[in-house]
Amino acid sequence: MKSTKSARKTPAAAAGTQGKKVTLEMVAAACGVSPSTVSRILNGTAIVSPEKREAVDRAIAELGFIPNPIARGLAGGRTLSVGVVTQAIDSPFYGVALRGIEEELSQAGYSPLFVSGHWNAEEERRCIEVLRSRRVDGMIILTGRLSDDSLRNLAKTMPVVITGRTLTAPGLYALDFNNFEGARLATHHLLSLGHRKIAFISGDPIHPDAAERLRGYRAALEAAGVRYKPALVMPGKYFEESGLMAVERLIDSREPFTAIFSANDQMAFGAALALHRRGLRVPDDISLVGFDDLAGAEHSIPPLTTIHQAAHELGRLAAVSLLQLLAGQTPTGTLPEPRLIARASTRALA
Amino acid sequence: MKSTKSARKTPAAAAGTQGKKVTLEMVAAACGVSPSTVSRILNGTAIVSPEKREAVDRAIAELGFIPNPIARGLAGGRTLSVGVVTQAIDSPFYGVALRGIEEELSQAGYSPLFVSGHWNAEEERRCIEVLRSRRVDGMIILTGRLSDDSLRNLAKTMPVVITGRTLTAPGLYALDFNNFEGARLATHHLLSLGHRKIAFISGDPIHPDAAERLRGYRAALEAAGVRYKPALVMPGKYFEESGLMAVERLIDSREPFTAIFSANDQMAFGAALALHRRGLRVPDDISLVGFDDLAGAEHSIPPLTTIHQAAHELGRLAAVSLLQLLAGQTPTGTLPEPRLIARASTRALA
DNA sequence: TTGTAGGCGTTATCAC
DNA sequence: GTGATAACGCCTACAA
Repeated sequence: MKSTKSARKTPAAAAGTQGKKVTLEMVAAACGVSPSTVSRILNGTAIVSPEKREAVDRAIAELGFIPNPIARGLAGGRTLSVGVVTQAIDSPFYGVALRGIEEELSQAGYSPLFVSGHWNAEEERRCIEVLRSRRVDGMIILTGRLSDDSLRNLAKTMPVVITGRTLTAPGLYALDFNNFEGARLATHHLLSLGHRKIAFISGDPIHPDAAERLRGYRAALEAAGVRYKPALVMPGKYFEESGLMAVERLIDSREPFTAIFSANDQMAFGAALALHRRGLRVPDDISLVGFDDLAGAEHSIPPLTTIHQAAHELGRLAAVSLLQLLAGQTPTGTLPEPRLIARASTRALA
Repeated sequence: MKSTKSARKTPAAAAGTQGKKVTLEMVAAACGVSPSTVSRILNGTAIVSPEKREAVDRAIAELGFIPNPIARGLAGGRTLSVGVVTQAIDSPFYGVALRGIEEELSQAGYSPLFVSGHWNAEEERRCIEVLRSRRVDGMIILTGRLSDDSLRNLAKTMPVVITGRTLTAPGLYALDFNNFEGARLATHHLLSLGHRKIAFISGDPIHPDAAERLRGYRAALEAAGVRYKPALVMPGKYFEESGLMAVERLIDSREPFTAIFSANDQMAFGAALALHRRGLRVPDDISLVGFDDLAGAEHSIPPLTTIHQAAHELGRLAAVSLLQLLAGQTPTGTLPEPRLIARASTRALA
């Protein structure tokens, strides 16, 4: 497979595919111009004469030249890469967001650098150090545990997009989902179905969104004139197992309920299983509402009524916003409002 | 936040956190040695006198020096980053593998660069170009569509670990899961439960593992003296919806069956829903077995009997193997054998 | 408009 | 052992 004689037809493709090292300097030499000219053409940094431009373009194609981002990074300070701090790369919710980020970024010639903070501020800080040392041009942080101040400081260094909180600072753009409204919608849906004894499986209160969802639940209750009962609120941890255990505790407590609103889908799945084990049918005996609209919600049994959160859109928007920031523009995009997806896990109280 | 006077207690932490640019050269100057010496200490490239070493170590700590991987990459030819070609970053199965990769890599000081090929050879090739241009030190390719030859060629350029196929080549290590045996186990489980009319929802045959699973299904049938019936095999595409549709077609075909073996869990979830809609209970009326043991299998209703595939382990092993390749060693790790996880979706034929 | 020169932060190759 | 001195591949003043 050495590029012997047959390197005729498409030397470009051949070279590119084979990974021959073609440098900008070689391109310059090949068409008798200076390296700077080639660089300028590559970056559109200045106006060059059409003839040279064309000659260079051809040389680039023929030689199969690919600029070296490493060198570019060292010299120009830009690496065309952006850091993405997620919490767990295999999260069913954030995974979809990552995908959105990837799509948007790669389309713009940027590469994402994914790192996971595992819901741990210390680890997140380490992640950020890694990203910084890799000289990313900007960062997207998906709902981290970092303090607002840390973020503001980070934003002084480079453009930052943060999700899951409201925050204003120079060089920083925050994208927040209306968790309160989502939870209100979910609870209202159950109320409108005639349910009054609505249990709530909450998320870990250290998550800001978990707190908001609890607020939304309470607000809906209040608006409907239903008294808030702490005994109906079960703490969970956003994982299936905790939803399952929450329901077990709930049933064991003998506190009557006809519906459950789970602060996320994963816990709702666990809750459904717990109900199933106890011989309670969804929705016949108990109505169940989740939150997030994970990919699996549509095919769970029964299909889960839930609050749709546009994770994919979140990712895209975060990426686009960062790109705008990087281009010196001011992002203005906002997340779509929460929407109730009524499926088969809820029904009117008999 | 400029480092004014108060830069006392922990200048290191301060500098590190604030992102002040401390260069190797500054460290060298700080303790009166040459940059080369500092470099050598950093990389263990040569023996340096204990005194200097200590002085340098202290200076590094005090200044909060963090080596710049970009510059390192340019100079040394290594970037301490490895490319990971996955198919979809939000895949419930591969996501877990990515996590394993990330863990193992970051522990060794390497950063993964994730790119998605979306089951498309062309796109995969582009991904590889991107990774190559980013000068990754090696690549991990999760079950791609690339030809064996492409991979062999790639491996001539840099160390490569590939999963999902058997292949031997210099600089290349292949990690394959025993799909045949897994499918055989699943089918055998149903047979041992007394089932004879076992439907099979297959994956897309262009996936090599899908073909293997079909083979395993047939082998088990044959071993039990049960005739293979093409009418019981429904083509699927590895997604929930295709499992659902497969079951609908199956039922409509009026071909009798008492059990279903789905070539992956996602399709099994869809299948379960289809059965549910048709009023067929799992496992009372129909037994159902999946493949993969996704995170959701344990909490589906009913909990899904399936073949456990150690995705996390797959990721770790791939990473470790690449690290070994990078270190000039020869990897020897192999994936654990498939295991049947018997849960509640199967039961003996009445 | 285009070329020259210096530098980005390290590592590698030499001498000393 | 240790220190100069080149690269590494590109960008960006600055000069022409």
